Amino acid sequence: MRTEYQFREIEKQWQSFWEKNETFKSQINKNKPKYFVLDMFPYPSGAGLHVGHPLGYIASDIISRYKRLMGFEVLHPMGFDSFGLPAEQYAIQTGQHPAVTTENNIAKYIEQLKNMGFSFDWSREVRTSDASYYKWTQWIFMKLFNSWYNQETDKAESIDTLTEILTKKGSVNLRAVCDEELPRISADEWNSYSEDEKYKYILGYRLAYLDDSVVNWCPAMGTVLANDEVKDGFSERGGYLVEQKKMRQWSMRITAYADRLLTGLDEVDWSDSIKEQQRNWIGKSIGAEVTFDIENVIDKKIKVFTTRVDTIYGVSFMVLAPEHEWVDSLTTQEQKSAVAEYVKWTQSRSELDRVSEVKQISGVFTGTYVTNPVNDERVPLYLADYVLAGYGTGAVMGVPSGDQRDWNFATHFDLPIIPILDAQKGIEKQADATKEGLYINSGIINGLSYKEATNTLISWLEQRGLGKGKIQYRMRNAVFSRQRYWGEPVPVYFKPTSSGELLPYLIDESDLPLELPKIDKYLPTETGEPPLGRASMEWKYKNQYEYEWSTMPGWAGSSWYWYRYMDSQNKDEFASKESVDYWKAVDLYIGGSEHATGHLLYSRFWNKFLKDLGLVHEEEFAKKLINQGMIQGRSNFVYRVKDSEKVTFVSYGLKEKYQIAALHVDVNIVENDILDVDAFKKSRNDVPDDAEFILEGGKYMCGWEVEKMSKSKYNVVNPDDLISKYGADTLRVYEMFLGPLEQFKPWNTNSISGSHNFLRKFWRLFFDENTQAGKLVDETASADELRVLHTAIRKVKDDLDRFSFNTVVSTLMICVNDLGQLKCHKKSVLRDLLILVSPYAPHMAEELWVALGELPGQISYAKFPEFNPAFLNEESFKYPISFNGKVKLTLDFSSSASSNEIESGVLANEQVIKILAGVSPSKVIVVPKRIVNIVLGK
RNA sequence: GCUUGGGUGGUGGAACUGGUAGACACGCAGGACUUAAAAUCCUGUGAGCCGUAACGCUCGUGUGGGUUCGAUUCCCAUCCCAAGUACCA
Repeated sequence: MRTEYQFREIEKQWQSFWEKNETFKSQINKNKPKYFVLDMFPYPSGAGLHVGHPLGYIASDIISRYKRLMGFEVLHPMGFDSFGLPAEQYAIQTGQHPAVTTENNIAKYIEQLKNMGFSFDWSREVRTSDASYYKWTQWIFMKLFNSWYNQETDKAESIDTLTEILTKKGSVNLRAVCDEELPRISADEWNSYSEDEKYKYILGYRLAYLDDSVVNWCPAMGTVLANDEVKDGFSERGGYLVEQKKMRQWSMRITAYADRLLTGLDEVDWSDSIKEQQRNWIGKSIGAEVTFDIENVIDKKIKVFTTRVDTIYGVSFMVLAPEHEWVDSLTTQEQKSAVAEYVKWTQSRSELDRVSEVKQISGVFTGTYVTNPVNDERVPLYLADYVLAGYGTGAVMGVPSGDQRDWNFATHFDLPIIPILDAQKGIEKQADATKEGLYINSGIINGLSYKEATNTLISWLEQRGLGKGKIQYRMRNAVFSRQRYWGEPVPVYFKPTSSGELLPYLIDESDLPLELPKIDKYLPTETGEPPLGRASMEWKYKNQYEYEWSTMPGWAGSSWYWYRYMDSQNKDEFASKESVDYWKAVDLYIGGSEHATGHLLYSRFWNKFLKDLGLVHEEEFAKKLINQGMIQGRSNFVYRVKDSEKVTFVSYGLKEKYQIAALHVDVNIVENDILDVDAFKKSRNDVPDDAEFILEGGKYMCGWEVEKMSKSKYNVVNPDDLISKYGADTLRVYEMFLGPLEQFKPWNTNSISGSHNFLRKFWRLFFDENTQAGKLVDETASADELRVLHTAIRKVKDDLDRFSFNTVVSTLMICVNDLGQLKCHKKSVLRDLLILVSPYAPHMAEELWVALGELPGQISYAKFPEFNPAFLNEESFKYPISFNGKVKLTLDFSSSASSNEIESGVLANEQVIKILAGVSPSKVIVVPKRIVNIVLGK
């Protein structure tokens, strides 16, 4: 047993103890309630972990350990989201197989994670790039391919139920989510179809489907990207230009779940900001679709979507997106050249121009008129790039009096601005989007209010087949193909129909997993096909059919991984029924907020799908989500004096007197903003030995600034360095002590000594630091000691229950300080306190646990001490006595004293009488166990 | 522009349903121990004022109002910072 706090040996020893004894292995235990604590698993990058990464893991580990102490069977696993771009790019450069890079990086991650003393059940580790894992990702894909969304039952169903319906009733009245251009057919038509025709028709209903869609194509990376991977027209990773391109791609019909994804947000305990981001992403708009006739055109009608159908009498123009497919056919002869020029101009503008350009009004008249269905007014048809082809119908009705963009457009092109509500004001200066007042100039809705008008119009339009109420979503179906190598192969092959058309078929389930083939290079083929095309000579299904060459996107493997943790070794199922029945879903999920509209949305989608299939229990996969705030870098600077003969640096506080240039300096040679001058000289070639340093108070003080943590700013702090200097326990305590978990904060190593001192102080309650003698005694605890202990027990429990990790540390510090004051070395007190400390400093806790004479390793499953209010000594309360809200003194009163007793007691007090100086108070307010306020005057 | 957070000492932060603002920690200053240093321990530390001192007074949670016996907390307005998002009809 150690009597000195040699943290490195202690930590190493217990880490291997835990590993050897599988201390944190969890299993289905029906005698205990379960608790599933999940971290967002990392992508194992080559750079390893920096000090910001473990923040969330520390928090989740503390909760895991706390829940074990509370008697829960805790599932706390870790794994790796190991398919991804960096490994592939490295492969392109070096030829090394991404699997090798990935393997190496994972090994490094595991070592770093184990070094932190996390209580992961490593036997459940998953890696999305392992065939044994992605077999089930592919399996879920197959389920999606074999399912359609029945809006009648509001869930996904097997394709079999669809064929049954088609055979009996056709699709005329079918309420299903499907391709928009898919024709409605009768049962007779369906039954007259050939097998190939039937198969092809059904492709339009599958939840995983092939489609020619406009996608975000990134030429630099040679792949398509999902909407959430594109930011302002550039790829999120790499920052390459992204363009719109029509391509045949796999997609996921996530829009089928739009409404459930929206309503489900109400039942999860996630931050408002994440929920709001998802709501905006889904972008539900309730409105109406209205059909406009086109003058002199019979075979086409223009549909618009509007959220303000009530403003339809104010329409003075109509606008089509320049990319709209009818642009050519709807342009008159006279306008042909003007329109062509405008379309060309909009196309020529790169995404960059579109984004950076100040909003300016542009557009062109097509020469064509449409007819407003409510009043048969002739309305000119324009093109303008403020209308987006990808949203709604790609056409908009222009109501200048009620919409600012329409107003701008109308003013620019000198189109009429028709007032429609008597409450609209100043519409000659700007649009007024009010819904107040009564309608004017508005035919059948004149004199009605907003609500009445909307309903009246929609039913009027519906009766005449001119429109209908409609709900529009901003969210698009999710493109699921990536033209990359390092991802899950799509378990699909292509077989020609009798007419020679290639249709996609699933491979046989028994052929799963469909493993990644070996290829010579990780680049697209010479003909521009995805890298997997390089394997096409020998890589064929049943030696004859071409496989799908694109792979799945990064989010595929991460959209269901929490289920695999439940039963990670299972070869026959994605997870056994028994394990899903027991663990059900995630109780606490901790991770960054950057996944708000990516991973977190897709995961909810897949989870709902799996629930529809009856494979899982919960509609939402994570009840509680905490987003840990990003840890920013804190850079240090030195100030070089310009134009000095010798190389000279001036300390921060004196820099104003000189012409200086600020230079980043490695934060690892700076402590409390004091520069280690010798280390600085050594670390830089451009600083000669005789360089001069102008000091203040004998020290060189550095300046500082908050920036992103990055190598180029010399502000990266490696957890391994801190662990070797202070120990993992100190680092864990310190990261939690830094502030609220969810807050963004700069990393600052300055005050880590405080956390280290706290642990050492705690250690000294057990051992004398100088003599190494044990201090523990068996005496019974005093009332004071019990009061101190139980104050801490209550606060630690309360704070952990509301995930207030930083205040727990303060509480523990106060408790240790107080027990130190009381010179308490009593085993019974320290044993309870040790359990409170153990989630934060598990290694030290194990070591001291043994010192108490307990069994090694048992503290992880000890019982969290029970709070006993009797020890809190609440017979009396110190009342602050305030005068008009200003506290002047405190007085002790018995806890059982009534308000009246307290009031008379206060007024009889000498000091109070003195302060009152003869003035009688107008009122005395006594708040039991809080405060007394004496009101003067008024 | 919109959405969601946030603004408290020299610094990180605390104050849970309105009830002693600044817990805890860093830093700083002073002291004890020591030949010395480290370590440890003790004291002080929001700003200003009065005074020899004890004591006491005033101001103070971005800013300006309001509600209240009482506001960091609730309401209105306004400024600033961060994140997300946008010609979404």
